[in-house]
Amino acid sequence: MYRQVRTTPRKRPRQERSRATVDTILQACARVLIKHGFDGLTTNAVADAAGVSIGSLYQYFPNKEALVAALVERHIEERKAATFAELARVALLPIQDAARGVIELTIRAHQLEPELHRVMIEQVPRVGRMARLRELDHIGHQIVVGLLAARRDEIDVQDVDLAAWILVSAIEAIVHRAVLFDPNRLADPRLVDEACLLVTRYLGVPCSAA
Amino acid sequence: MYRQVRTTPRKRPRQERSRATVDTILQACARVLIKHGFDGLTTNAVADAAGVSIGSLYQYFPNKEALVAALVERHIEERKAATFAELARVALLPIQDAARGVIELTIRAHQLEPELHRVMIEQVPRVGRMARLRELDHIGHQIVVGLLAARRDEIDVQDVDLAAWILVSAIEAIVHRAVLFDPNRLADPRLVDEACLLVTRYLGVPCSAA
DNA sequence: CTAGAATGCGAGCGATTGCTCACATTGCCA
DNA sequence: TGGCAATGTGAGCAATCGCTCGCATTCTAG
Repeated sequence: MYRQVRTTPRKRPRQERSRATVDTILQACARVLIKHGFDGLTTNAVADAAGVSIGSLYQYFPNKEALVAALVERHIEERKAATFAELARVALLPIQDAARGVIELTIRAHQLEPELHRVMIEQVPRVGRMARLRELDHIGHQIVVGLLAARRDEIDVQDVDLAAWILVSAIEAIVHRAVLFDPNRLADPRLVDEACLLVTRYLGVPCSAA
Repeated sequence: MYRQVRTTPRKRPRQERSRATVDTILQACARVLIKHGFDGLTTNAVADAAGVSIGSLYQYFPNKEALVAALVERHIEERKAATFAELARVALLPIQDAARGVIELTIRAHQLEPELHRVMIEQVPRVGRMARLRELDHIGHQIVVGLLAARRDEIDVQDVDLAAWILVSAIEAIVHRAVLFDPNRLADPRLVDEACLLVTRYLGVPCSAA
């Protein structure tokens, strides 16, 4: 469907010097991406912004797609780590608190550099990283399945797998839309309350009518 | 942020002949878009596929963005009409049935030419039509507010506006993800059941535990 | 019938830009 | 200290592609 090109690194930096170069390039890439979008981003502009030569850039990234893909990949890894840590933390909390913890984490994750986040989300399909994003969702889904399964006696669900999928989809989307398109709604603390309510009522958690 | 160019039509077709040309061009544009994505789409390719000259294309579309924007606009209008019709239809049904109706409509809307739909969603921000899409969401949101407000006595919500926003976000996302990424989950009729359950339980509709 | 408007045509211009390559510099190790 | 590998440089090539413009064809109104 899309023209797919190699997006794996060309060569791995070995000395400290080159690792710094790669890092500088990626940071510059983020800045340029925010300012001009993927279309407005030129490899020459990134090299300029990073203060390195265009040749150096191509030492480590075989093409423009790979450059942006590296940025996306890094972002995915960061979110993955943060998400899993939080999911582990809330594993033993009461369901209400667990739900709130996950929701608030999701918000924080989205709020960190929202502009960069938005551009990257938009560009994910173009650099062939949609599969990686879905993988993230998939693992998150599995963990929620675990959380729910461990509390089957507290909740009222027929199919834990399906319920987890529904919840992950809904929460992700609510946070996503609030952060990207409705900042003022996000400022209202009742949004989180309502999202928690959605979760607890759907799960049939007893005292959730409060 | 992005380079924004004029995306309004260059001239309106007056004779039947040219209206057919415009239509042919848009159809070809859809085909090329599905096959090659926005990046792989060239105006020359669209003209070729449509069997018209590149010059004719530029008679009616000032640039590439406007061409794709016209397609997106048309798609938005179609969905708008269908959505409103359905929302009006279910306005008087019991809440469970109304929820199911809206969910099933959303699925049908997404399933119609899913490949084209996916590409257009991905390209919406790049042709400056994000605002139009959000407008669609906004109106949908308002209608759901109306639906909920008319049944305040049947449901248990504090803030109708907020509840409507939560529901629209969740349902849209669930359908979206199912259609685009999880076709096999979509094939399972329990998905719709669960989505309905999410709505009714969240709204505190009495006999929803069935 | 005819004039002028509407529509259709497509070679190719102009500008952009991804990327290469020949060469310079720096760091590591024996 | 010498030599090789790693790293850094940037002018400019090659290819793409959006778009124009001069002209041909078709339609319509009087």
